Amino acid sequence: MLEDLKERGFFQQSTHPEELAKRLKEDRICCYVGFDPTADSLHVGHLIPLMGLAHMQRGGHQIIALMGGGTAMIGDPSGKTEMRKMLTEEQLQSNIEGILPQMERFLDFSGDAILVNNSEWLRDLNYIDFLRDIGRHFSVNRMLSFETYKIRLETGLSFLEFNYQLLQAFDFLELNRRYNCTLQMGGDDQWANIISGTDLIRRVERKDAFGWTYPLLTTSSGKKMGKTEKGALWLDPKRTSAYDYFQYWVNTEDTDVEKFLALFTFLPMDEVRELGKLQGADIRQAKQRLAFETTALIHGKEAALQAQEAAQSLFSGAGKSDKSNVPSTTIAANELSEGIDIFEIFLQTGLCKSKGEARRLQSQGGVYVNDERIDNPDYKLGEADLQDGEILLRAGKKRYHRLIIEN
RNA sequence: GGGGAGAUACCCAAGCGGUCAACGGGAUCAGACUGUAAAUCUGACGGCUUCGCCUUCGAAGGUUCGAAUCCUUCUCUCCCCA
Repeated sequence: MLEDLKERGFFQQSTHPEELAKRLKEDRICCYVGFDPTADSLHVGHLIPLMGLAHMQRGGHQIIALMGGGTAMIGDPSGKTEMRKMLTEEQLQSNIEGILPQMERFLDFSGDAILVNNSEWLRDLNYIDFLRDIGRHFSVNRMLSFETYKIRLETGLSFLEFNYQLLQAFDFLELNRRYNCTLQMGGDDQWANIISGTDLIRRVERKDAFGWTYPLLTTSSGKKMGKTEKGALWLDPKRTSAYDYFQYWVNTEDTDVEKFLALFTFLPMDEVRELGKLQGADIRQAKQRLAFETTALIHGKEAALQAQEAAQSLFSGAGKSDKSNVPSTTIAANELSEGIDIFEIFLQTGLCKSKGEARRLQSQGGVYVNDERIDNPDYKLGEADLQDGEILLRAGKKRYHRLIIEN
């Protein structure tokens, strides 16, 4: 189990490596990952923990997905530059409702898998009791020495956030008591929080507890994973369409393809390695596979197929012309007959954030209508531009948008 | 509570009375080259009815022909002492 996941790239570091490996091999253990509901959708950054948990479940272990409804009220300062804005309980609740169905695409809660919200035990904690029972096990000296707080010790760390670590450690203890959970996993930025949990269990319960972190991913060129020009890449199709999601993965850097296939798909490693062997322009096949598999995981096979077809019809010129999944905007026919300002429409469709930007784009040669470059700033879209009842706009090399005309 | 430092565009960071829409770097975007890749080179990077105009330098006032730059008050942040 541990070996498999190491091979797929899910391993950064762990506590008690030998003992943990032995346990995972010989026993069925219970492990957990926590997710703080800070938005109403998960994003690409959550994929590794989700996949990690999913692999554990498929490997036969019991899993717990912990919703951080309680901890999200505090905000984890680990590795953060500044304090998160405070969320209300209503917001947290609606965030959780948005996230749950997304988790269910990866995890199967029909068996003995557990889904709990830590507000269940954090909400009504008694402060004095908590300090006496839990707080006494924490050394401030030690906490201050953690790397994760380094930035914040320079820019400011409030007492509120400083408590986060105790709460997360307490979560682990609570899950250990309730469900005999013995392993906590998470991103490597959670290392400090995780070991404080294992230490707490070992100290208070005198029982074994383990921690395991996943690597924090950056692309080969050092960019943060899942960041696009528009911000994070979300799993919710309302925030990031299946088409955009698909495109993100197709545009993976060559050197990352094999790594990503291992991490973000369930393809057997043999197949991953085969795909990773492809060279030169053939690597695109591997990218197509990667994009298809990841999109299908989240949006379903059907949507993945549509996204793929849409992309192919745009990028490989001829062939299938099913563009139905390319982002589109509908406008009235009479608007078109009056002529639509080219900058205006780029602004409306979201291809540009302002007319100034559209102007700039054009002066740099990035404005296209039906794949023809438009150099005239006074250009008006008219009926002459219609092709099969629609007009295809393009900004730069690969941002497409369809205009659908409606009577 | 006392003393000190600081708040500049997406981020970092210059500027310290006019030549500032504001140096520089990063991020981002476009063009060339390619394979819807990377690297590289070039250009752009507040808004607009774009050879010009408008709104920005924590907030509000004030001094001045003229302020991001000087003064006053306020808000927030960091550091040192308690």
